[in-house]
Amino acid sequence: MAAFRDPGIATPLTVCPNGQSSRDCDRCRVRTLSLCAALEPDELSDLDKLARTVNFGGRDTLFEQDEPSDLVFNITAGAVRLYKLLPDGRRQIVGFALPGDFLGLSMSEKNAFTADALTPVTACQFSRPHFSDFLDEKPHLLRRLHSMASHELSLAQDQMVILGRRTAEEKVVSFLMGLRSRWSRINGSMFHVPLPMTRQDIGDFLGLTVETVSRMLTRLAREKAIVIVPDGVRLLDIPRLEAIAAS
Amino acid sequence: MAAFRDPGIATPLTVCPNGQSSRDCDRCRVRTLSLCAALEPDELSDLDKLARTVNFGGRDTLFEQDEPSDLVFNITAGAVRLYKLLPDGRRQIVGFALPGDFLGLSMSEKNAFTADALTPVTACQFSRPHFSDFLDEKPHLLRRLHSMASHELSLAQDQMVILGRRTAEEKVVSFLMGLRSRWSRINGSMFHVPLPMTRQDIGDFLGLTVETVSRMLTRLAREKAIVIVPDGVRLLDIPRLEAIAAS
DNA sequence: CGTTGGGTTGATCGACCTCAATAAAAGTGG
DNA sequence: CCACTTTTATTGAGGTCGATCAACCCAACG
Repeated sequence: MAAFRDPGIATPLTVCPNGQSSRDCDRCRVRTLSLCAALEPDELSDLDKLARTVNFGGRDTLFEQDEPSDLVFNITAGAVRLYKLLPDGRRQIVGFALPGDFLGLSMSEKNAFTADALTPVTACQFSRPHFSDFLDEKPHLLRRLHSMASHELSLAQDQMVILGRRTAEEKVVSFLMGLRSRWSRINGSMFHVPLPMTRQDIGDFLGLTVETVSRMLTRLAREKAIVIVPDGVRLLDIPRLEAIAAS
Repeated sequence: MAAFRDPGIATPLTVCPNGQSSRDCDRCRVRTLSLCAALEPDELSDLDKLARTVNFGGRDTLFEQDEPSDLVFNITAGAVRLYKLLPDGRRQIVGFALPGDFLGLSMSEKNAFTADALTPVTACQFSRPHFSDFLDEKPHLLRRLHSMASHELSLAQDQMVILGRRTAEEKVVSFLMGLRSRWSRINGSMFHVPLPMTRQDIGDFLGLTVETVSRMLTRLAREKAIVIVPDGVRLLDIPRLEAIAAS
């Protein structure tokens, strides 16, 4: 996982502002993928004035379940895991946020889940009230936000199918294929799938144990459908993987 | 389930308009729960002009997965099941729509799931383009829609926890408690939980088989936590049920 | 009536979990 | 740089929860 952990960028446990110095929307590699794509240049610069570039080190918490949600984030680099905990410690990961993803769609008072960094993360941070005011002035930004929320809802429903009706092998393959299509929007690569999360995280996302995830991955590797590489997997037999994922 | 199936109101398989005659927003029992609550009286009457009251008989299809989504619905009576099918026939129910619920939050070209009536259903139906145009003129309606979508997303994430990390008993109890709180907003009753869906439907919602659902319900009944009544259950030992659902 | 769809119950099976050991990798401090 | 600990991943053996398979009940209905 060396590629994802850079101690040089590690930060304190809470928000660590880097100042406005390092942000430049024009050069932002995920601008066209993110919420900002809905904005005209002048609007973008208005929104930019509200933003603050923040960095998080691996394992840092962006925000915590049940706490007041007074910040929203647009992730520009790194990966974030989003999860809910049951009182007895069982954990369900409800999603992974990648560059271009927006955290704070929910419009509710309290955070529905905890978000913490899997790798060093860079994000544009907004105060929710300021962001909300800005939203009031830009109906098309609200439409874009709503369409992103709809998309999230659709992904959540797909995940419900995976959790409720798929076998362990299908779960793992669907996960890899889903992540592949998300990464390919970001870095274009079609075969290498970075896995910044642990096997435990994958298990907690798919409703499986670590051991089962590991067994399925090694089986897929033994059958030459994938190769396990440092920090991820390489997909070899895409047709076969698609067949498993589609069932 | 006799109470839910009234052959007298059964309709053809597709949309069966009853005309505007039977709609009266002022007397609508779910207006304050639904999307319409965001509107001023004059706006409501504008929206009303776009609406068409439609009735469906039990088992009728409102719309089908992967087909163009050119209609949206506001359910005013009855219950609807929303599900996705895998190619091999496995089914995942992603939700049940009750009076006050809005179908068509998704803003995508194709329906993400099939919706069919569990009981005779009445709904306000809108053409999506007309509804979308109306939305453009009323930003606060869009905000309301977005907040409903956020709520749906939150429910979907809760369901992910249930599907991924809960035992069969916890699943069934969480389901009953969740349905109870939704029904209580509609009809205020606190102990009787109508179950317009079959055991199979409950299983397909919770990622269980019919047999397991049946066994869990009879076990809860044997332990005097619930009573199974025609068309639903009556909750007896609420503290115990809450303890199971919370874990 | 016989039929059909839904529900319950029992016996058996198996996919995945649990527990345990080991290995490999990454951080820590000298 | 090397010892040391901690975290993560893999692999095996055995156990269990829920699935599967099968029988049966019951109400609705033509």
